[in-house]
Amino acid sequence: MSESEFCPVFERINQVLARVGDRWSVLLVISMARNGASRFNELKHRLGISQRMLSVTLKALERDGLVIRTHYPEIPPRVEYALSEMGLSFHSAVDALGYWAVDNLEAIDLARASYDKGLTGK
Amino acid sequence: MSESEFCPVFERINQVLARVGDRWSVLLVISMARNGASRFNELKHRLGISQRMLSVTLKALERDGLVIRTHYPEIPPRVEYALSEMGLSFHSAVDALGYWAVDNLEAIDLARASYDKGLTGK
DNA sequence: AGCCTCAGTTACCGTGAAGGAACCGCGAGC
DNA sequence: GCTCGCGGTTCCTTCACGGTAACTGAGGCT
Repeated sequence: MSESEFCPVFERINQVLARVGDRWSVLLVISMARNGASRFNELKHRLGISQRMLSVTLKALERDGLVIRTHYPEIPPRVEYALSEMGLSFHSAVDALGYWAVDNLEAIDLARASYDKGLTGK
Repeated sequence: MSESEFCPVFERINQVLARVGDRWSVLLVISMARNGASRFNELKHRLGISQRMLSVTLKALERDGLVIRTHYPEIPPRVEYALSEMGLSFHSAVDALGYWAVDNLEAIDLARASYDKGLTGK
């Protein structure tokens, strides 16, 4: 129904999150920021992402101006992906999330365990 | 296949994002951070989310220890959802993303438009 | 008695996104 | 001539996300 009309802020955040807020985009940006320009298969193996999703996600990120694709017409073909200016700024926002994730995974697991324990006798 | 074993950091980030990285969780956290403790229907109308998704998402967030559910055994029943300590810290990470989103939505649209223009004759 | 509110839960169903696998071109090497 | 590696694309299948709608339950209003 999308009656968030009366809350336009959420609508906008929603829009952007729908674009660059998915798991793979975030991971790709983090990965490229940490490892610099990367090749296709390098990313693929680093993240454990399927070719298809990698291809799709990279194209979307390139389209949105977050990554820059450089194709070297060599044999065998080599393609490098790097973060653009905007990609880097996105990374600074996203990195906080990455660190938070690493810092809090354990706490989340604990919270889950204790929550589930409280329901075992359900 | 998940061969990200040799990159455990990404695996962990991945895990956390898979848990709390979905659109509704993020929006709920932002909403609760801005409006404080909120009631069920309040959130529902604010975000334009269906009861089911709201219920499911809130339960997941509660399970992960990000929100605290307080049930007042009144008539009519009143339930308030508030961010926990961890929820607040998650919010600070996510908020950066939100601000980036608002700031860069336009730039993304521009990048998209020019990218698409370059392919029109495809 | 019947219906309303609030806060859900459950059943059902459609859509679309994610993954697997096969194929493509291109040259190198066996 | 066949196959391999790289960087994809295409097709197919599956499954989980998300929405609708109906039911619950305890009490209050009329």
